[in-house]
Amino acid sequence: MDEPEVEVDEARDTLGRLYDDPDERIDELVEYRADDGTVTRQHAVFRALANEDRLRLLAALRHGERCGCELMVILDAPQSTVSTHLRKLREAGLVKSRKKGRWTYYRIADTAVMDVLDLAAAIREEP
Amino acid sequence: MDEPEVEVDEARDTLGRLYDDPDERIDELVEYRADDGTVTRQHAVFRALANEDRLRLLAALRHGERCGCELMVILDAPQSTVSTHLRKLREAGLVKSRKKGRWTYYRIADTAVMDVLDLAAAIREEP
DNA sequence: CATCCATATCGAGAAAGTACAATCTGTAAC
DNA sequence: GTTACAGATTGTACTTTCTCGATATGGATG
Repeated sequence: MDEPEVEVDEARDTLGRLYDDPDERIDELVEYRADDGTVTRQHAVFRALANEDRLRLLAALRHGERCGCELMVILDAPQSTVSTHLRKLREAGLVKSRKKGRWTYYRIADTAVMDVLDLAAAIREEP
Repeated sequence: MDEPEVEVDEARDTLGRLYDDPDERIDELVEYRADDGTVTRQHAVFRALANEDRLRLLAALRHGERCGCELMVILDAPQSTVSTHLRKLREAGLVKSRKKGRWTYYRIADTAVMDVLDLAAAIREEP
């Protein structure tokens, strides 16, 4: 296991003025590095949520299951655009879909999704 | 108050095959459109969270307040890169900062931020 | 099996976001 | 006030994401 040390070296002299033993402190900080799997999963979720159209789709789906053509009305966007957004939401695990005949119905996959949306809306912008 | 109707018109004939009165249904769907302020706030938060480096910074800050030079070690990235990420997190209201002498210390702004991170990590990817 | 139709996918130009060297700013110590 | 230094900002090349027309796919119906 090799650790990249290029930028860490740049910071070492700065830490040397803050702490008696910079190397020990660096080892400690490296312990604080996040688990890769967790970061990857969070990143996938937040990337899917970082789009106003997709947030509007999720808001609409809180009222219950909807088919694609209904969601076109919600977004007032062309079919290919809506379909692409829904695919991203599905791939991120935020919505599930079921096919019935020619129609595809979408729904929110998990109540955790609504909780994330509510919490995000509650975080106040920096004044 | 004028409603854009370009794409809605494209969907009307489809809805006409699903419902007896497509226009009434469209009005109902338009009611489901999300509040603009809420979407804007969620979007700002999720945009700030949709980056692996910034997620790693937040993960490190869960262990407590850290100064910029310590966070360079966490990310193993140059100072300007780390500073830019921290600015975006601060502007989104996810972290707060305080200056002490030449150092700036960062901390997570609200426990809601940690809740959002935990919930996102718990959402399972589509199998 | 031909046709219609809801949805999915593809491809290319446009827009948004990112990385980082260079530079600027404000504080502290001399 | 000069120097040193932590951090912020800026400019620009680079990467990713978005949009949406065109086209493909697959179920339903005659």
